[in-house]
Amino acid sequence: MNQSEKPTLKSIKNISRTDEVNNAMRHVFQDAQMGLSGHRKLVIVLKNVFNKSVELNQQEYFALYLTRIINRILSLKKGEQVADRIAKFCASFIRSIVEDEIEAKQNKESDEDKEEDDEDEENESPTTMLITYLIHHLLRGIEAKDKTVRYRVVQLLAYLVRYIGEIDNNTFEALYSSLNKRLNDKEPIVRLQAIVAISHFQVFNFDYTEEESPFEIDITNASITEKIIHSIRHDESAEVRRAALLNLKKSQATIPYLIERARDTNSINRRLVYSRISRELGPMNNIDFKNRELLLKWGLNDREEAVQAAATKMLTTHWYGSVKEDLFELIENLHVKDSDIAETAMLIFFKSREDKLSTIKIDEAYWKQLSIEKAFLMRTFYCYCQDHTLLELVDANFPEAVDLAETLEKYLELRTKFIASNSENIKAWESHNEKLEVFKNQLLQLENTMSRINLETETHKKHLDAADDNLKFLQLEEQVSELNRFHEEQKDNYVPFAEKLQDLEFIILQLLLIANKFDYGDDFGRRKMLQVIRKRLTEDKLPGELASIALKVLKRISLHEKDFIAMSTEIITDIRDSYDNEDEHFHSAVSDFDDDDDDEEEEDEIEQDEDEEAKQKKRNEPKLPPDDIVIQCLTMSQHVLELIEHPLEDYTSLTSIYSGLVNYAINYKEKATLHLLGLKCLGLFALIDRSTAEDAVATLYHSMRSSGEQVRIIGMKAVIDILSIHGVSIIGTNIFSYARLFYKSLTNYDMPGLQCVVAEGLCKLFLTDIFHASSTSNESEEGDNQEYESEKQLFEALILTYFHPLTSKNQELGQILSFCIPVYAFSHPNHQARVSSVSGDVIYRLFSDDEFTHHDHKLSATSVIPQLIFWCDPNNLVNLTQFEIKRQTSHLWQCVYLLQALEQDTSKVVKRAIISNLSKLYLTDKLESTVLKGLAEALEGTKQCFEENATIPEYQLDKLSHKNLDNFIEYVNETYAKSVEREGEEREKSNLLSTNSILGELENELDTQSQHDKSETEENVETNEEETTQDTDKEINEDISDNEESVDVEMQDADDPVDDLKRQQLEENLREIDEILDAEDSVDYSISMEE
Amino acid sequence: LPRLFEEEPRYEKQQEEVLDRDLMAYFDDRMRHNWRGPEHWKVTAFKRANNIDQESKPKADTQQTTHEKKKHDAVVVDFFGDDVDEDTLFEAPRNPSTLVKKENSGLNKLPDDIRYTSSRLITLFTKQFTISTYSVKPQATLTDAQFFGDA
DNA sequence: GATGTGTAGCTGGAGCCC
DNA sequence: TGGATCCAGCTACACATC
Repeated sequence: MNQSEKPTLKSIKNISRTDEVNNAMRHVFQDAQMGLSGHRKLVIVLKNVFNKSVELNQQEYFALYLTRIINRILSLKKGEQVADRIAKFCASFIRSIVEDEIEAKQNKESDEDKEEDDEDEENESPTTMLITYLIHHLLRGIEAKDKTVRYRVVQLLAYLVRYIGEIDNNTFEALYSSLNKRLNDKEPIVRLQAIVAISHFQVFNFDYTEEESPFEIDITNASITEKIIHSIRHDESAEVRRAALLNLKKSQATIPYLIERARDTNSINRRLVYSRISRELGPMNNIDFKNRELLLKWGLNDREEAVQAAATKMLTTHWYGSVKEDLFELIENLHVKDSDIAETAMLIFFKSREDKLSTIKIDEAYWKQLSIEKAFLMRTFYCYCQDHTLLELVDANFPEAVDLAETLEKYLELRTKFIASNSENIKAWESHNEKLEVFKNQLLQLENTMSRINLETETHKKHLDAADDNLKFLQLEEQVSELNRFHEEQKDNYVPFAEKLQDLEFIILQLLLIANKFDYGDDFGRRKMLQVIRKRLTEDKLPGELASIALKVLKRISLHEKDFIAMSTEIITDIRDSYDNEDEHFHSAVSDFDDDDDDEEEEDEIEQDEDEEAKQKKRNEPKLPPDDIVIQCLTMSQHVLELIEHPLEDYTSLTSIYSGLVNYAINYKEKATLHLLGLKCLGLFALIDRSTAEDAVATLYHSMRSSGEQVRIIGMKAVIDILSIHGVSIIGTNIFSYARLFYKSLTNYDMPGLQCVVAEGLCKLFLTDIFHASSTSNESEEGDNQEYESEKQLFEALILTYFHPLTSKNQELGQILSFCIPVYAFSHPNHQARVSSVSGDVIYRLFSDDEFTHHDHKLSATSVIPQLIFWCDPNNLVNLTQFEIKRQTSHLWQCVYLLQALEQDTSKVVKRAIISNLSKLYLTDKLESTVLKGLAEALEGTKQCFEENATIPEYQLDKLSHKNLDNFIEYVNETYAKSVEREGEEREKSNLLSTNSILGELENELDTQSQHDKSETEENVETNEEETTQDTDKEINEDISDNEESVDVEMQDADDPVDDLKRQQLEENLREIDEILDAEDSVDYSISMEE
Repeated sequence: LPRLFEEEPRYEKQQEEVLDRDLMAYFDDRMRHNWRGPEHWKVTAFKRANNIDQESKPKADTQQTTHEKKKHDAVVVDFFGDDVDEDTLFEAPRNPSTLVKKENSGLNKLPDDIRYTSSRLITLFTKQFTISTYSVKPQATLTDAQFFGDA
């Protein structure tokens, strides 16, 4: 046989020398690399060669040649088809000889039954010898320098480990520990193959509880699973985690880790959980409720449509199928009473299985005997039909209004009776609840005290010993465990009762939700419903959620808002009156508080007299109504106020009751529920009445300053809502104090919840132009400017908070700002201009101010700058035509501010990042040539600045940055030239011949104008009233952040509509650019340019 | 949607809604990604904003050449050639620790998603009530390109 | 000077759908 | 099978570190 002859089964028979074996093998592999289709035949050929070598007792040569052949593919990179085919071919070959051996053994065993047993058990078979040889060979390369070699080695091992049943323990141990090490390989492709290889060991049995382990290292099934679980969770490569996800054994023990991947950062992995893993896990009942709930919550809400679709399919096809398409069983498994996602799941089910809608039948028998599942199906089905105007289905399935009202009444009555017959349990619950209240009170007081201590420490720089309070916290912890014991202790009595009560209330809730969407075509039904709701709201002491929905129903069926208010007032009065007989004081107490109103109004100064407060409390003490009644009334009031849409006019009944209750509650700072409810109602009340609002903001301001996070959150929400409704004028001249409060709250990383509220709130105020609506206010010029400065600093603080290193610890805050900032920027050119105006300061401070730079995990300039640029990109603006977009100046102005940051003492990294991002600025030849010229000149100035400072390392640019800067300058120059040309053409076309003379006049005028007002975009032309000088700016420029004075390089937006002073505007702009850049050396930057 | 064809922006009086329905849907869609905060922000629709290297490349041509290249590049191993030197192939790195990745303690999980929406942005905190805008300015609407393009 | 790290822009592969 | 999409790896370069 020579090299050119391919081996045939016949020719193999004639092989007698090892070089012939070698030659035959080379031929086989030469062919095997070409494609998978010939592998079956080639395996047979190779097997024959192998058997021949065994026959010649030269099997070790066969093994040697095989390893030499394999060596040739070990350096072929991932994705190289040839290598993959050879690896697969090797696997097929090994599998084939292993199978042959097993078969031979079985035949032998059956023969042995007849004859005596042989002795060759001890001897290694040729197959095992080959596999062992191969493994040892490959293990030599498992720690090779070349990552491709390691990859191919582990890949081959991953194929081989499926057939290694017979190898000796030492070899296995070496293999196992080597593969284990590769789980931590630097290269993801190696780790991935290691996972695949190790996964095969899961099917082996390493149970050595009875006998001694033959291995010196720890090899158990548990340790193998543990390693895969470690990779599924901690490996940073998505593909490695994917391999672990797909290969981890599916069992009850591993389910939590599989489910956890439904939140993997990689969307393919998330999708796989729903499309493949969930199927492998079998019927939905194999997964416990908690994990099912997580799967649905994550999947149905996923940001990626593909993941959502896979989750929907899992629910509507796989899970639905696993309960034999029984909708009630599906709902039962959703545990609707305790589920947060069941409703969404149901609505998605209806939407994607519209074919099943017609099979839902709700008849009289159905809704007369409701279970929680039936009630839930009925309600969600009703809502779905209503929302999708499937009126035929509504008509076919749902009762008349009067029947609905009667059913509702029936269940409400059932609830009342059930409670009445379980008075012991109710008592137990009430006493538990009282303890809970006491606990809440202590917690709130402690929180407030701590906050006050912090405030005092900060303001007076005193160090106060907080040890006492820490002790109190410890005591509270003990109470928590005591409170938690309640459910344990009441396992037999209260818990079953509570569950049954919850079931009933859940059914009632569903009925109320239907009633809230119901079409009350017939007046008889409407009146019946009205009667039921009014009666039950008054008499039944409904829990919060039921009361809230019931009031919504009441509003829906009332004639108009006034009617609704009258009815709810009456209900609340009745609740109060029902206790009049028991406690005469209550009524008079409320009257008293009415009288106190005047005192209250006088008290809106910053310093509240503590003694006076205490005295007042004392005065009220003996007339105390039971707290639970006041709380019930207040809760109802809160829900009513939440539903009122129109400003309060002459609803005096409302005023007398609510202001009494509210003031009463607010004064009880030591009673948590009461106090917090009072504050909420105060805020809500202020929304419908301006004069209440004026007092309320002051009260809320004081409460916030002296309290902990709970109170501050409620107060902040209320204040921001009040500003949203009544405008900034509601806080009068006090804007600075409030701005300071907002700023302090926004930057208080010890109160993450409060940060979120204030960040969101400020975004609302900016978006709606409630902040920065200064041009329409009637304040004095100075007041205007202070307002303007405060708002500007707040705005900059918002942007800085988004980028702040600590914000990564407050996920919610990051998410809120991720949404709100771009929406703000893209919603109006003025907004975009505002963002561009703070860009320079933001960059400077983020990368030079110690406040931001001393943290770990801070953002790089290369990630911050593109975001700022993206926010200011005119292409992202809504509301504009293409032509208008091309004429937007936001990027041009941003460019000026970026150049400014470039020329400052920023680091080299920052400078490079700025330069490399200049190409992303959207500057077109539709911009006025004058501004483009200004920019071109500014760029020349920048270039010059770099030349002048060439000796300073920070200003020594690398080649690429030089090129980028030059390219950008060239681009701006070209754009300028095109713009000049375009304007020339336009002038020719235009018959407005007087343009030049107007310009001339304006130029003269410009010289006499004051030097510091700036304006933005063609739409906004500054008026003379808004002019301010630099000096005035500085005088009134107090800094809300306690930092040094802020730099005043700022464009000022004006909201006046377009007029024909465009030319003036442009001249202004041009001058601005010069000024800003000239000013760099002389202006005293607030953002302290520490040397 | 007649609004799309109006040339002039509409100037609204005080107390108008901040964002209309279409716009809310548009923003909710656009903000679908980039919800995780600054460290995970990525440019998406940036290409359109980049006006400098806007010369459209002859795509078909380059595609064909890469396609051909791919086909021609197919490696064939010569199993009859000289044997590979095993010492070179299996050469160990000078510093074995370079093969080991640094331990990662993170869980590679997305944070809880608060699913912020534009409707929340224009609603009061304490009750279901839409905030109105205070300024006199054109009400925000979609541009034609946004509507027909990525919207 | 060798080596490792970080960045930008490009490209090709993986997983999916039709 | 092809198309669209996303992601990760590759390359080139600058710079830090040993």
